[in-house]
Amino acid sequence: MSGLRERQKADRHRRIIDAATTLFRDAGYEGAKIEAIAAQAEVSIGTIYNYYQNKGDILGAIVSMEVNEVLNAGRGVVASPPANVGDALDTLIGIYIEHSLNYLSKEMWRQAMAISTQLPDSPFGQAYTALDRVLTEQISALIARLQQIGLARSDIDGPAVGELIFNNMNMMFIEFVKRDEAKIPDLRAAIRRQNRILVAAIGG
Amino acid sequence: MSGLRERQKADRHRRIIDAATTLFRDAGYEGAKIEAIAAQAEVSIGTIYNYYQNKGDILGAIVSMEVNEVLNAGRGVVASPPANVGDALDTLIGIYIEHSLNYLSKEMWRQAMAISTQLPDSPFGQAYTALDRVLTEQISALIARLQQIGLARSDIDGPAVGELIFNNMNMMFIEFVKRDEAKIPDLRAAIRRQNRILVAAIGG
DNA sequence: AAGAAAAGTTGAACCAATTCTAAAATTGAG
DNA sequence: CTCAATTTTAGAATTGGTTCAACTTTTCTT
Repeated sequence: MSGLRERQKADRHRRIIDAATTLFRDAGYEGAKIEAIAAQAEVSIGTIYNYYQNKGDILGAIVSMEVNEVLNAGRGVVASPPANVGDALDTLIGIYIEHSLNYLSKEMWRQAMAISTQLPDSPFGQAYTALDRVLTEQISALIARLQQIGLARSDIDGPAVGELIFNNMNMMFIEFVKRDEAKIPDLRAAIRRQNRILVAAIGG
Repeated sequence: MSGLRERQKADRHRRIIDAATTLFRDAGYEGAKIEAIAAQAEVSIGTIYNYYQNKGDILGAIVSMEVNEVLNAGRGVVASPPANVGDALDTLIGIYIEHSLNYLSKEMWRQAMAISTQLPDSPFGQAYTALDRVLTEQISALIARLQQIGLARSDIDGPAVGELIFNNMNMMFIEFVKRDEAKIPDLRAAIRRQNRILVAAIGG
């Protein structure tokens, strides 16, 4: 089934994503005109709209790749977590946050988040919501793992804690990308402080 | 100082907001064309842009009024809270959530939230961020009040708890407005379940 | 009360995303 | 190799938010 047509299709996809990634970073989301993306990817405007429903979905594809990478990186931590609740959470959250600006600028994050709330039923809107859920589940899985090992009390509501932690982190991350001058270490410190409450409640 | 010019200005402001409120609800945010808002408000397109920087700021003005009402309603709870931590939080959060759809549809909320992350430096973007902060402070104030009364342990980090509770609630609210079929009682129940962890940690 | 200055209003023009069309190119099957 | 199906292409048309230069209205000054 790997005919020429398939390969060319995949190639065009890649060229569009590459062009968009570059231009989004260089010129910003608004500044990256579809016409320019098409030119750089060496396809026509029509082709772009044949591959993606709208400009937001192009950004969506980029964001999804990034988040999936982060999810993968997180698996290791869940499998063999640091030996106390505080460090375990801090390590997992650290992975999420430290990776977050690898491929995406803050402006790209802002746009992506905006689109996902604005058009929750678009392909990207649904994908983004799904990614949030999977991230939440990964945190909950870590809590469950810690309960198994005996590092966390087993009488607490693990999923609820996972949701609290994710929702708080996510909201803090949103505020973080809204301010260009905000720094990653400060973000992590603030989240650590908030999580201390929960760590105390479940850790011992 | 209450010259003709002042009165006309105030009147035009009101007419624009009234027209926009109606049209946003009837036709949705995207469906409400600036041209239509201008026509209904009996001003020209240019005048609208003289009063508001962009379409989002019109919605922003409406949202701000709504949130300010909610903040006011919350003051009562902080002043004399119910006699245990769980009920106090539930009452305050209840006020926020139950008021939320009085004037604004879910679609309007989605747009407002999207705009506030997309354009954090626009007038509305800054106003929205400020409102979030004030809401957070109100929750923190409630916690502080409960500590004063002796209903909450005074050795816990009140502000951090306030942030956790607000951020979690806000994120849950975002997911709530993203799904048209989501119901308020379910939202409240889910938040209550999450908060139980915190209530247990600080309540006694 | 007249004239000038300040402030505000107007709508046509602009811009970029998106849609649409008809022609041209490419691929896979027979 | 040829044909039919699929895809791409260029470009024109559409659409709706936003801008801007010219025009009015209000206020101030004398």
